[in-house]
Amino acid sequence: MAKKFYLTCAIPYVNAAPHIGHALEFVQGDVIARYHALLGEETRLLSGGDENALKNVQAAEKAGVPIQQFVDDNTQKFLDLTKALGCRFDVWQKGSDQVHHFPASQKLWKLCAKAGDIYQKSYEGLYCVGCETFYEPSELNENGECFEHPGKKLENVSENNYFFRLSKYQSQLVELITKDQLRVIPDTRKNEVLSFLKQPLQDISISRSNERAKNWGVPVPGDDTQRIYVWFDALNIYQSGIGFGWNEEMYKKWWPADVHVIGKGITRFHAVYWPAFLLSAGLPLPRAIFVHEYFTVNGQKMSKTLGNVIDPVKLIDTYGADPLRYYFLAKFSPFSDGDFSEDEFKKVYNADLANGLGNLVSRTFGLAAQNFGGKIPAPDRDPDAHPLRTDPAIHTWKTAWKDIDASFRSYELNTGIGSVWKFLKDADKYINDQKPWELSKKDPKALAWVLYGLLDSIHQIAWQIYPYLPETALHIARAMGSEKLLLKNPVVKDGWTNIAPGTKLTLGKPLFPRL
RNA sequence: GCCAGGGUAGCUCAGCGGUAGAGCAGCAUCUUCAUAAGGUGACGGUCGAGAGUCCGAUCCUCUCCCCUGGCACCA
Repeated sequence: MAKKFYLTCAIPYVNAAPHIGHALEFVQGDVIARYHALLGEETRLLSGGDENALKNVQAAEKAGVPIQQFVDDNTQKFLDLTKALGCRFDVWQKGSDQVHHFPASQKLWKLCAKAGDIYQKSYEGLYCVGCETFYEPSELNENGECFEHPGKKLENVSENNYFFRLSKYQSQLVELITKDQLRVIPDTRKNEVLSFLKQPLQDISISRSNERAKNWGVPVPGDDTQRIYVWFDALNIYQSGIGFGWNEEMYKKWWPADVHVIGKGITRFHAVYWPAFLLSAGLPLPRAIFVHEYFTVNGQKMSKTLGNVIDPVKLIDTYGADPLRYYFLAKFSPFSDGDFSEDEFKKVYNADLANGLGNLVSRTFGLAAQNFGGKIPAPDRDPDAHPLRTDPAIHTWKTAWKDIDASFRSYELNTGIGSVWKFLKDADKYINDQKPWELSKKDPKALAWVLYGLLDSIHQIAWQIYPYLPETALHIARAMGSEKLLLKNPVVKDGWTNIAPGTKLTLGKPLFPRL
């Protein structure tokens, strides 16, 4: 049986439309999933809607829409975005799904309760009636008022809630993370979590009164006056989406997650709270947590008040999904904040996609059209001896495969695809060096050899970029009559299939028209 | 304030003890198979500031300045 690979993207808050940061994370999750599929593994990629938070209720009220309809509409926008981006999510689990998610959420609760880790305690805090939220003194202005409602005094409110015994799992968590049994990637985030775990851990509140929750969310088992609080509930979507609490066989097949893809802002919930819940419930822990950084926009943080929120759907409509995917994946390190600018994006599009890949394919196909009737020529030697595979002075596509593989192990996603573009540059240079336009008159055999190697390389490039730029990869493969090959879960490291001489080449429209 | 990471060519970044590197942009030049695309070359940097260690520091140590993140029940 094929190895399985299960990964998740964070489930977005659905109180507003998706922005470009969501697009980045979806693409990162998708490319990892696609690469593992390419390795022949059975993969599953999940995300969904974080719908049970109080903020959704408030946002729905403000919009004057019934809450369920509000979250349904907003969640759909995120799902639409994933499709526009060419991301293949196998599961899209909604938090408000009473058939699958509610039982899962309650099951996790019951398991933790059975372990003796849930108890009742009175929670006391400063409550802003305007925001309907509790605040810490540090979150307030100098008058002790919240920033949304200055002049409004906060009330000291106490409420009976259920608490989770987080403190009990402190030392276990330190050990698991230190020994990389729960990998936190990259190291800076791992160290951050470990330093957080050096302080004494407080137990956390995991329920809210119906009143405060506005009767929205998953009811606490055995207590119909309380709802399960969002974090205890939301993280569990990673399990409820694959059968936890409603299809044990499916759940056993996929759980634990091989990696959770998340943004840096929610590291603690994933690296501390979530594994603690699972330890308490006696369930296996995720193997890794991949923490990516954020986009700034033209040097500034993205925010609604600044009005610089970028709509990814608009960009896709204008430029297509693959160019955006390329920009995200090749031009940013997942481990440092990157600045998104449309001008820079256009530069990259022209330099790397139009002048780079697009032009290489175009000139190679042009040579085949003019000299070999638009067909793949037959080489007079063993393809494995071709300089584009073996020349030590060339950054070959074989080298690129190694770099791609390494990049998915380290999660430095940009280095693998960067290596493909290094090869691409050398292929361009190879054409200039060989001067095929001269060979066509004096040495047709040599020309066939040169061109075969180039077409062979383009075929490999299509294979290599398939996880990153699926649409483009298929376009190239179709043009070379090898799209079935591409979809066939090839074994990438030790073997590959040579292209067949005589195959008709039909490129059609250019891959990336210049902007 | 404390802890961690970073400040290197116009832009994005690599290098981390031995006369500063890449890609992109700009400039020059060669070439024509190609999407006015491709190749080559030159230009371009007191490697955040100051002090110290060393024969020698972008790289080690100290101080300072600036940026980013974390410092919990906030999603």
